[in-house]
Amino acid sequence: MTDLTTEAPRNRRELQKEAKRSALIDAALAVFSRVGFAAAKMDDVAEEAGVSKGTVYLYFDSKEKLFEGMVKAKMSPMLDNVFDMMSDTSMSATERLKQHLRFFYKKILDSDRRQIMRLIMSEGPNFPELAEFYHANVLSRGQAAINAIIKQGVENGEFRSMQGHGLMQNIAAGALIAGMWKLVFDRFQPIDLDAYFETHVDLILNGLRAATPSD
Amino acid sequence: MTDLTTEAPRNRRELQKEAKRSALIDAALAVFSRVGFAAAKMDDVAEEAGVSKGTVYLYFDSKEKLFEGMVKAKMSPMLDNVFDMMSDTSMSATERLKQHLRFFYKKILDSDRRQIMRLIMSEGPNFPELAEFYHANVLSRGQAAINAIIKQGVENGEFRSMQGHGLMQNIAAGALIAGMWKLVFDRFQPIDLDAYFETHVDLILNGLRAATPSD
DNA sequence: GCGTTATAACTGACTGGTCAGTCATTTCTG
DNA sequence: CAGAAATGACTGACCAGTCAGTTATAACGC
Repeated sequence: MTDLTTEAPRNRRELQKEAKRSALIDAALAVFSRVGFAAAKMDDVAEEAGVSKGTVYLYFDSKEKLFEGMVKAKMSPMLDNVFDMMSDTSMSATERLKQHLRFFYKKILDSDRRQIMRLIMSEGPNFPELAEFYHANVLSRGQAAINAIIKQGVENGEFRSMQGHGLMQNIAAGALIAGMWKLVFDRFQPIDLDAYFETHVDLILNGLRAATPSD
Repeated sequence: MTDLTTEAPRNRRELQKEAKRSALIDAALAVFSRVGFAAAKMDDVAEEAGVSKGTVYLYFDSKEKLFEGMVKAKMSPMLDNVFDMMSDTSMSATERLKQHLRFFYKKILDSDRRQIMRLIMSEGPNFPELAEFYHANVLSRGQAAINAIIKQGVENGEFRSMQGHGLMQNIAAGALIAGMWKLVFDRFQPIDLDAYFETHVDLILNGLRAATPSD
């Protein structure tokens, strides 16, 4: 029962190392979310993770690398899920789109992952490599998924045909803005994500729907 | 013709002072846009404005005050315009909404003002006073304007009745995301604001439209 | 098991560079 | 020439990144 599997960490050391890396990533997200990249102090990240500053540099070469590593680590678990949902064509396009959006609200907006969204917007221009990663791995995939659903919907007759430039952005926009709002303006005018979600889906689906006199 | 009017600057000194203040504000916008608040250097703002650092402090007490002053100065000219457009009820609600959105695309998204939008999102949580100002002066007004249009449209029979929570955010979302996209992802996947605008308006108006069998 | 040694992981004081804000001096302008 | 405006060298605080020294864990010999 020793090293039949090469993937999993084997001894106490490796376990602790993995735990510490994950603690550092959580701490980094917390600190970067709180003050942004430039104002974040490595000392604070270290303290939040319960280690000394030197240790942070054993896991990440620099502040930039920590930031990039954190974003990638926090996003990776999402990526597979999206793929799974793309292929199921047994549902109606309407239902699929709704499910996609619901997934987005639950998994991203209603968790600390929405902070990452904001960080990408804030720091993206200064981290081209990260913006590209995000575009290639998150946005392109979302785009592909939504396009596939739209295509099915148009063929079905559920949706009218729109060859619109930026259709995906327009469909997802409401969700992104909800996340932003929660982070920036919620204290002045709170929004209820569930109710907001209903409005969003209602508006978008009606906007896409083919004219049906009987409805 | 000396001091009949108290508003306008009178002599060379006052004119220069005003010009310098405005140059500083432009410089501040440029530098903050480029690197964000924390990483911006007062020396760079001074250089960009063609003055020495000491001069910056003759006009603004601190970096924070410069930032806040810049945002307010850049936003103020917008605010009156919005009010003007609210009251004209001679057009159809559809037309009014379209015009409102067009105004937004032209005046905000397609100018350096979209940088301010991004700065509010990035720095808002660290500048509560500014977020509140923006909410009270920009968002609340936009919300009032859109609600008024929706109301007219529903009474007209142009729009179906939606009592949706977050309707305004959902209607404006597409435009905000377009601005963000241009700033962050345009180099990887450019968007054409005009074509995007068409999609946005099409989707939203159709989403709001009351069911009309004859259309 | 138990002591010994090797090595991996961790620490935190320190360094070098950076930058917001100041102020004594100089340069404009009425 | 008086006083307002502008300058830029300077200061003190701050912080990313380093590294000599310490501690924890594994490996080995018995």
